[in-house]
Amino acid sequence: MADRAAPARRVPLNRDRVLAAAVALADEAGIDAVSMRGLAQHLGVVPMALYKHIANKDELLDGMVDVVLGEVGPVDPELGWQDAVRQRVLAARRAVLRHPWARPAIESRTHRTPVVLGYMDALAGVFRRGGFSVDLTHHVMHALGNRMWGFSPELFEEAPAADPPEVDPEQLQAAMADFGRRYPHVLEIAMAATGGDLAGVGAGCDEEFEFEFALDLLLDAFDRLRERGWSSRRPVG
Amino acid sequence: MADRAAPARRVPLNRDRVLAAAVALADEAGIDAVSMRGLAQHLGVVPMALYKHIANKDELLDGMVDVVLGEVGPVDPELGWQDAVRQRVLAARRAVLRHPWARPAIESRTHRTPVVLGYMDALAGVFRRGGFSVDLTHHVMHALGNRMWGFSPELFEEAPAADPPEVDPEQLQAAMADFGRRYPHVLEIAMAATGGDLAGVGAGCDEEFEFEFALDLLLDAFDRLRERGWSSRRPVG
DNA sequence: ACGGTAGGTGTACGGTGTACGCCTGTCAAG
DNA sequence: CTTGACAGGCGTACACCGTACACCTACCGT
Repeated sequence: MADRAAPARRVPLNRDRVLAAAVALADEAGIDAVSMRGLAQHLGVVPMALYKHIANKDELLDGMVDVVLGEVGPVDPELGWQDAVRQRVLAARRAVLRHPWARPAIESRTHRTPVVLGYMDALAGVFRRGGFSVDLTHHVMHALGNRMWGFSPELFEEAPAADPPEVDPEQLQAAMADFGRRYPHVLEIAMAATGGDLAGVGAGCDEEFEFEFALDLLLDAFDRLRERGWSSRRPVG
Repeated sequence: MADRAAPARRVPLNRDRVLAAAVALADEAGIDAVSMRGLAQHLGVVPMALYKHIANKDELLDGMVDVVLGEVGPVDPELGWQDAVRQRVLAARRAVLRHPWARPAIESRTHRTPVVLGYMDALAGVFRRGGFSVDLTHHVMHALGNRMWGFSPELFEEAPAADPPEVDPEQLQAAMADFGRRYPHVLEIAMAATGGDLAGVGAGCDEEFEFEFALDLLLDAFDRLRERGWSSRRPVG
């Protein structure tokens, strides 16, 4: 009798619960922990059970991206196109930053799920309502590129090498000099970005600033094209 | 004696030959074919032999990217900064396009090899010589993002699904109508891009055009910032 | 002549995604 | 009340992956 109550009528899995668990697992243990086996264990289930709800791992990843994109709120219809795009993209950015695994995941995806298409459609709609021609909207979306998901590629590494390996200052000095000889421009940029504190190199750049810098550069450029009624006069093919 | 001549004094492997073989293999059989085992077989050697020349698979990938980047010629010192950047980036683009696997490979890399650093340094140098401040050069490089490697992310899929699965026109009509209801803006863009020939959807956009469109948009924007002596007035940290 | 070493070998381990078949609890129709 | 379909979880198995570790062998400088 005790052992009849025990099984507790476990609620059956379904696609949404699988995806939610995958997202949670990735959040807390990194995307590498999201293997079919790992996820199954996380759910207290055998690996093959997942395949009853998800075709394969690729679809799992697609679904996870969809979940993140689902966290992006709707566009505020009150805003002008420029603010609307900005708001939406920055909202996407916040969602992506909440899930550190999302950036590489989105980049690696190749299938356009309905959620992804919906997101792109909504964004295109903002441009269209803002007076952009179909043509210009098209190219402008391309120009945004991955920035429309709220991120731009990392040019310089992020992680500051968690274990700074205790080198003697003289060696470091020499290495730095050598670096400066090879990559003078990279060095001066690094110096400027860290305020001369080269020990802090690897602390990285202000990603938020860089992102908005490029975004606004593009939005301004878009605006000029729109104003002058720009159109690509190439053969329609 | 015949069997003493037979072994033919096989030339020992070295790092460069391994990398060249890896690139060749990826070119002809796709990046997935480049496993340590696959590559070893391609070289007529046992998998573990590769580790005498390469630390691990990650370093192999880094090395392959370096090879591709090595195909990009030097900057023409005669050109103005705008043309120089354009030329260099488009040269990188040609190199990347010669090796279809290179784009995702570059995106996935996180380590900055000397070759990569050298490439970035040269590009930064072009901006500096063109009158860009260190500060502006920094942000401008970020704004270029992956475009500095000659590619922008694919927004719409490339492959037109090699096997068009013979559906009856009525179904297709209905599906199309449904698509248009869900994603009206995406649809109109697709219509415009293919000249109304929706059967050709998936043929993709003119990637070359999109790339140069965005590149020139950015270069022009950069130019305006440079002219007006733009500077980020944020705390130097 | 000889010892060190560079470079190729063989085996083995722990991981991956997933195909295929089975078993069981639920529920609707007879 | 019985029955049978079926949804959903289970177990086994396969092919493949990256790579640690020990070994063997042919060369080269001393």
